[in-house]
Formats: sequence, C-alpha cells, structure tokens
Amino acid sequence: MAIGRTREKILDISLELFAQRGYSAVSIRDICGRVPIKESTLYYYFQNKREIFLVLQQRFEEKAAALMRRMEEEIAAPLQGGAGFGGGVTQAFFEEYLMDPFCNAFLRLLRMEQGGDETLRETYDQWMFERPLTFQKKVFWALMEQGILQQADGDVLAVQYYAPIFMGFERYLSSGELTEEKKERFRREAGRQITWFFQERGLI
Amino acid sequence: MAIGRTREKILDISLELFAQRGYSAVSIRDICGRVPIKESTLYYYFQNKREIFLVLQQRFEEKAAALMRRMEEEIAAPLQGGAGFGGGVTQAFFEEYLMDPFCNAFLRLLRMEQGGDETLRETYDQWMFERPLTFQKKVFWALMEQGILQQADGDVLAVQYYAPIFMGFERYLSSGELTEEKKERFRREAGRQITWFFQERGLI
Amino acid sequence: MAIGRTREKILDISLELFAQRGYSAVSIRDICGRVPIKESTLYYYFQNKREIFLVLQQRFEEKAAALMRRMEEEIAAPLQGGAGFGGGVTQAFFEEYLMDPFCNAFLRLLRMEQGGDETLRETYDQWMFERPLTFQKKVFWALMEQGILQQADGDVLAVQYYAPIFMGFERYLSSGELTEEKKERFRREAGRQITWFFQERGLI
Amino acid sequence: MAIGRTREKILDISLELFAQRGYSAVSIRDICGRVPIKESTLYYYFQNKREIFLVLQQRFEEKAAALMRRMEEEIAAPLQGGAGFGGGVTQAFFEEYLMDPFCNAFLRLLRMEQGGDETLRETYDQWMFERPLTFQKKVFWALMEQGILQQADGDVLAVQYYAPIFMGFERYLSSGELTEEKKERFRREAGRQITWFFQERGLI
DNA sequence: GATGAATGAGTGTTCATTCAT
DNA sequence: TATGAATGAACACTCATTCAT
Repeated sequence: MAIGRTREKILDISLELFAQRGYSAVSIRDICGRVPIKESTLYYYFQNKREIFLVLQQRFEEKAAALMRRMEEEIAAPLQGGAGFGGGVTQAFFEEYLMDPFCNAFLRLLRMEQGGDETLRETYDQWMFERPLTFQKKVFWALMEQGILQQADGDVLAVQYYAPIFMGFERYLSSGELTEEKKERFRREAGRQITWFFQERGLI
Repeated sequence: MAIGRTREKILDISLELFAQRGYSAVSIRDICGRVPIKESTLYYYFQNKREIFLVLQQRFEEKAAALMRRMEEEIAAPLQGGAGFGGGVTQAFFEEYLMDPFCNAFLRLLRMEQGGDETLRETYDQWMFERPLTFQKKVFWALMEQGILQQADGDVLAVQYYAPIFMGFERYLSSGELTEEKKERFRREAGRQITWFFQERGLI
Repeated sequence: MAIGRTREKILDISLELFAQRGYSAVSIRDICGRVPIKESTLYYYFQNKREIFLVLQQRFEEKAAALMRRMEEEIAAPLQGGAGFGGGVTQAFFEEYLMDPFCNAFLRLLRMEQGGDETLRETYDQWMFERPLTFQKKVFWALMEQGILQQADGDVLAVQYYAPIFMGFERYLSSGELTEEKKERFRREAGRQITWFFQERGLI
Repeated sequence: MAIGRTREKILDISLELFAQRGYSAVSIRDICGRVPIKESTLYYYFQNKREIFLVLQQRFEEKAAALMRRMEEEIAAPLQGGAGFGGGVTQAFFEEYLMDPFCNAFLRLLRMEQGGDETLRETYDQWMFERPLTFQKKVFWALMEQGILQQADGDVLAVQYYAPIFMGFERYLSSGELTEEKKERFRREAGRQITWFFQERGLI
C-alpha cells in the first residue's frame, strides 16, 4: 500500500463511523474491520483512539478557518448588489462547510460529543455559532454603513438571518445519511428563509 | 426508605447522568454509585438499562404532550392584544419545556442519541421541530386571519420566529450545566429576537 | 390457597422444569414464575434450591422402592405360565416406573445430573441398573430352577432381556416431551424385543 | 508458547470440563483458570463460549463419520469366519469411539446436553443409536444372506446385539472418570454378552 | 403465609492497549 | 509495516439467598 495510504484510510473510516455513531460507540475493532487492518496495526499509526480524533479535529479546524478567512476576504472587496448581499459567501458556507462531506461529518461528531467534554463544547460553539454569527454581523453592519440595509441592530439581524440556516442544518444535515435529497431539502428551505429575509427588507 | 423512593431515585439519577454524558457512556455502576444501591438491586426495579430509558421517554412524552395540549387550548380562546401574540404560551414553552429540569434533561439526551437510533431521531424531530413549528404556524395563521398580523406566509414566519428560540436552546440549554445564568441568558437573547420580531411588524 | 398446596405446586413445577432443562439451568425465578409466587416466598417452604431436589429424590426413592417391593412379591408367588414369565411385572415396570410422569421426570433429572455428583451417579446406577438387573436375574434363575427356562447364565440373560428395554427408555423416554406417541413407540419396540426373547427360547 | 498451542489447549480443557460437569456448569473462568490464560485472551481465539462447543462438535462429527466409513468399508470386504462376525469392527467401535478419550468425552457431553436442545438430541440419536444400529443391521442381514447366521429378523437382532453394548457404555463409560479399570470392566461385560450372543447361535 | 427490598458473588463478553516479533 | 498473542478493567446482567415486615 502506498505510503500514508493506510493512515488516511484509518482517518476516513474513523470519521465516517464517529459521525454515524459517536466517538465512544465506535470501537477500534469496528474501525480496523473496515480499513481493513489488525487492531495492533492501528497503533503503529496512532498512539491511541483519542489521537485519531485529535488529528481529525485539527484538520477540521484548519479547513474551517481557511474557509472563514476566504469568506472574510470576499466581503472585504466592495460589496456588489444582487447576489452580493452575502449570497456568494452563504453558498460557500452551505456547500463547502455545512454540506461538505468532511466538515459535515466532523460537525456531526462535534455535536454529539458536546455532552461529555467542556473543550469540545467550546469548539462546537466557535465553529457553529461564534464564527458564523460574527461573520454575519460584520456583513450586516457593512451593508448598513453602505446604506444598502436600513439602520437596525446588526446583531439581532445576524441571528434572524443565521438561525433558520442553523435550524435547517440541525434538522436535515446533522443525523442520518447525508443524501442528495436531504441536501436539496436543506438548500430549498434555507433559501426560502433567506429570500424572504431580503424581500421583506426590499433588497430583492 | 419510603416506598417507591428508590425507583424514582434511580430514574432521577439516570436521567441526570444520561443527559450529561449520553446513554451508552453511563454505566449501571455509575448510576448505582450515585443512588446509592448495589448493581443487583437496580435489576429489582428495572429489567435492564434500556427500560430505564424507556420509562423516562414515556414520562417525557406524556409531559410534553400535556404541555402542547395546554398551549393549543390557550390559543383557542380568542387572542387578546399585547402579550397575547403568543407571549403567554411562549413563556410556558420556555419555562415548562425548554428549561424545565426534567424536559430539558430528556431533550438533551434525545439530542445526543439521535446518531444511532432512527426512531429516536424521529422522536426528537417531533418534539423539537414538528410540534413547535406546527403550533407556531397555527398561531400566525390565526393572527393573520384576525388582521392582527399582515398577510404573509405563515410557514416562513413560524420558522423566522422559532429558529432563534431553537438556536438559543442549542447554544445555551443543550449542554453543560443548566445554570440560572445560562437560563437568564437564553431568556434575554430569545426575548430580544421575539421583541424585534413583533416590533418590526408594528405589533409592539 | 389450601394448606400444603403451594408446597406441592413448587415441587411439581420444579420437577417439570428440572427434568426439562437440568437442575442448574432452572432458576428460582423460573420456578416461582410458574407457580406463581414471589421468590422470597419459596424460601418459606424450602430452605434452599437443593432442598427441593432432595424432597423430590426422597419421594422418588420411596415410590421406586415400593414398586420394586411389589414386583418382588409378585414373582415370589409361584410363577404361572404364559404372561407370567415376568410379563406382568415388566408391564408394571414400564407403566408405573419408566413412563410414570413423576418417576420418568425424576429419572431424566437423575440422568442429567450424573455428571457432577458422585452420589447421584450411584443413585442413578441403583435405580436404573442395579435393582432392575438384580430383579431380572432372580426371575431368570427362578425360571431355570423350575425348568421353564433352559439352564443358562441367568446374569447374562438378565442383561439380554433388560438392555433393549433400557435402550428404549434412553432413546424414547429420556428427553424431549413425553408424548403418547413416544410411549407407544417405546412399548412397541421393547415389546418386540421381549417377544423375540421368549420366542427364541420356545416360551411363547 | 508454540503456535496454535493455546487454542488447542482451550479446546482440550473445555471438552474435559464440559464432559465432567456439562456445558453450562462450566464457566469461562473455569476454563481459563486451567489453560491458564486470562478470560479476555480466550476471546482472542473464540468468538464466544458456544463457538468452543461448535468446534468440538465439528471435530467429533468428522472423526465419528470417518470411523463409521472405515467400519463400513471393512465389512464390505467378504466376511471371513471367526473374529470376522463383526469382531474387528466392534473392537474399533469400542476402542476408537466409545472409549477414545476425545469421542468418549464428547459423547458424554452430548448425552448431558440432550435436555435443553432439540438439535443436540438429534445429533446424539444419530451417533449413539441410528448409525450404530443401521451399521449392525447391515452386518446381520449380510451374515444371513451368506447363510452364516440363521434367517431371522436382522433389525431385532441388531438391537439384541447392540443394546448390551450401549448399556455398558451408559453404565461404565458415560460418567465419572474414565479409568483403565472401568474400560476393562466395560470390555469384559460387553464381551461376555457378545460371546454369548454368537455362542447361542452356534457361531463360536 | 407471603412479600418487598436488598445483596455478594458470579456470568459471558467487550474494550483500548501493549509488546515481542 | 504489520501482526499474533495477551491483558486489566470494565461492561450489562443473573443468581440463590436473606431479612424485616
């Protein structure tokens, strides 16, 4: 097997299983049975079960941070009308984050593991609430400054905008198989709320 | 020990631990250590671990169904202005459901267990999305019929109204200890969104 | 419940279950579930599980001893020709011992429990081999003395006569349900061997 | 430890204990205490307790089937006088089956487990009654065809021949320790019956 | 007579992990 | 790189039995 291949396979399978059943409900046996390798072999690649999780977490945080950075850059450029009211970045947020196979799987995992671990709770809060909301606030304050959006409380507006998206994620993307059908349903329902949000404010 | 006391204690402690760490991460030993009884004693009261969960689920569903019924009745009476735009029932929904110690704990548990079990996923969807949203839609359609609320899409409106509440629940009430501080924060943030929601529509 | 009734019920059910599954595979729970009484109640009637067995054993030994005594008496009277060549006693041995519900059940139990317990092994040997064979030897030596049976080795003859009966018991009466069909099959096959035994020796 | 050794040791010890006390009366702890290994190690070699039994059963059936095949072949060759009246095969049946340490132990086990399990009942019937009797019938019908044995009912004759052997097995070889003394006693008593059987029919 | 409540010892089994090869 | 062999600790659960009422 090509070098690094086995390690990647372990990570892939682990994330898949973790996201399905939760970290502690997945055994080393389960993972190795699917790779497939012997259980002792796994310890050649990882110190222990926890390390698998940590590597996944690190990759997730890198990927998520990169996306957020890109989104920030995108809106730093003077906002153009039309789809520009956050439309482009929202789509990236949908497709490359909430519905991206890797990010979606890790977010599900994070969501399930919040219960036991305080630091994971904070991580989840960061990537599911803090960062997206902060980003959205920036967008709305900018739109208001530019007079595109009526003066209002940007923070409340950000929640009003993001909460339906988050609820859609929770309802359609956070458990069960991630089918095209579910993704489509999420896109439709979240899109409907967003459209309404802008229409009501006379922006579309 | 007073009659029936031990059984209730087992249920209490079990729910507490389940809600903290998730069903499968809690061992019979953990429960018995806290009651406190010997492990074999637990099996005098329950056939197995699952039965503890099922009894809790049944009680939750009864309690939740009773609340929903009460809420429906309340809005069946002609809606009066002011706090009447769903304000009374929303408060009941907050205090006696989302923040009620028993219901809150079971909702957390349900939220964590969605991963593994299809039927629990449906149960969670019922009590966290389907029923509250259906209720809210009824409220808004009624308000529109009465001309109190401007004609609009009641379904979208229900999501606009409920999503921030749900997000508040997820963020402040669904993991970690359920402190007064967190409850207050939830009340404040959700209240802020609700107030805005009605203000924007000229109802407050 | 009439006095002594519960105790008898416990003994009945216990023997039934013991004979089906073996002593140690039957739990106090199993027995009490069928009586039906609470488990603690059983200890009002018996000191422990073993005592149930011992009472059954005692009753069995009394009943078996009484039958053997009766059989001995029957052949002490001058043997008459025809069915008299042990025919009458053999039938009693079949119907009131090997196929009698109580004796059959206890013999099955004894048979299963031989493995672990030396004294039970002796008991089984007594009632399944030693006594029946000793009895049969007496019958044959008497028949030979009277010139009814040709001079021969009575001990060998006893085995020739009894072994097919024993094998029939083992094959048809020692496990599974004791149906009329099985009893009939046993009677037929054992009878065939007995008939042949006497025919070959010119006695029928 | 040499390769494959531990697994074999587990099988050996298990069979020994099973044959002594019965399957369910032997605990994993008992087996591991004697091998000796830790309990978790046993599960490296076998999926569960039942699998140990099944492997033993498979080996027994293979061995028994091989012996039966060999016996059939032996009598297919034209029967020669003297020891040939089944003498050779009967000895093989004694030494390599009824008294062979492995087969004897498994037959004891099978005998004890008849109570609970219908399929084991059938297995026992096969190997203790059906096959040996069928074989013996063939022998006698052949001997009669060749005029060596007087015309008679071969089926009855087979029982007459086999029943004392079976009874000897039950009495001397099916419980307690399998000592040389007991084996000798079995050989003597079964031999006596066989000798008589042929003498009475003028064949020895 | 009968039971509710409790228990210590034991059941088969799974787990993440180690280590020599 | 990979594995065969092993393990200690934990798991959910069952058992016969006790004892106050």
